[in-house]
Amino acid sequence: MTEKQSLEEVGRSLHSNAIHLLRHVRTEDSAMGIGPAQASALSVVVFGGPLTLNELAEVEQVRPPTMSRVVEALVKEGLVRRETNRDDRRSVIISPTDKGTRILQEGRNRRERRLIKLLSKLDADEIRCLGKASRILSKILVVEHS
Amino acid sequence: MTEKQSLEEVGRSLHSNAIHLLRHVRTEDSAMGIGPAQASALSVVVFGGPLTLNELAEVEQVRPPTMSRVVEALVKEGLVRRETNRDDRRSVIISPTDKGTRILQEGRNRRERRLIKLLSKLDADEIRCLGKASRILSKILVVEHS
DNA sequence: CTGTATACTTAGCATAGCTAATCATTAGCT
DNA sequence: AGCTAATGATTAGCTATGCTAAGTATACAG
Repeated sequence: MTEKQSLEEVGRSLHSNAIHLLRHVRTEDSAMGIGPAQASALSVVVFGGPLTLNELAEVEQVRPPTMSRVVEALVKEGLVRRETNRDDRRSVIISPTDKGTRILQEGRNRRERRLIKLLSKLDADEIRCLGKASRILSKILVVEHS
Repeated sequence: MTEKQSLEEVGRSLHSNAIHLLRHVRTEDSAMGIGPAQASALSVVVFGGPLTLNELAEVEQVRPPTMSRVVEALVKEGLVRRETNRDDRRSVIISPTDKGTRILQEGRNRRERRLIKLLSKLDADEIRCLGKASRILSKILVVEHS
């Protein structure tokens, strides 16, 4: 019972912290000159290699029409390329341009610097604790390929 | 140097985990019948007691016109009340209705159940670690009243 | 070769973010 | 008191991002 209580508390607290953490770093997003959906999609394209629009939509958990428009904007800004797949001419392959890769890295760095500035208020023990917790979270969150 | 490296890793990892965590629980939001901005604002009104529109906008880190419209929608749906402040008739006080409080609790519970389902894959030690990390994060994130 | 399924796009709607401009009220200064 | 500046909220209008429904083009199945 105590354990279940604790589980709920931890869940509630993690939830709240995740919201606040993202709000905090998101202030740096505007410096990238693109919206959050574009930034997130670009990130997947840069780090997740070339992939189709449907795959990208699935990773980003949005519907294909939404992703189609986001990609449209990224193409217009020269951050990704959109080419028809030679093996299946119905589908398109999205890949990052050099500019897209550069822009993303810069934005990512800004976000991380922002976060690091916050984290630097903590002592080494606390950082270690966060690191350990982060690895635990990765185990159950990032996988999700079931 | 090792410490700084670790700081960056932890920052990057936390950032990524926060994104994935919120994506995960956000799937439950639609069940509440209101959008994410409305849900988040309602949460503040319910748990943060009556407060003015400007205060609400600040907590939610959006501009007053944005919050004005969000509140407008919540009022229309009968989830919050909007009354002019007697002490300063320029400002308005937002407070939750019974319906708003109920709706929010239900949605919150759904999100948390979702999160708890994920967390229950972990053992007691790991949960404790997450709890500790969460308290550390709260210290540096939720405060921000400087 | 005809019909169905798949991948994407287009069209149209709702929510949510912003700035600029407006209105009402309060506060401050002589 | 009375004028002016500051403050709290709203309105108007733009952009971005989410959705569903419907359309187009290609692939596949018989």
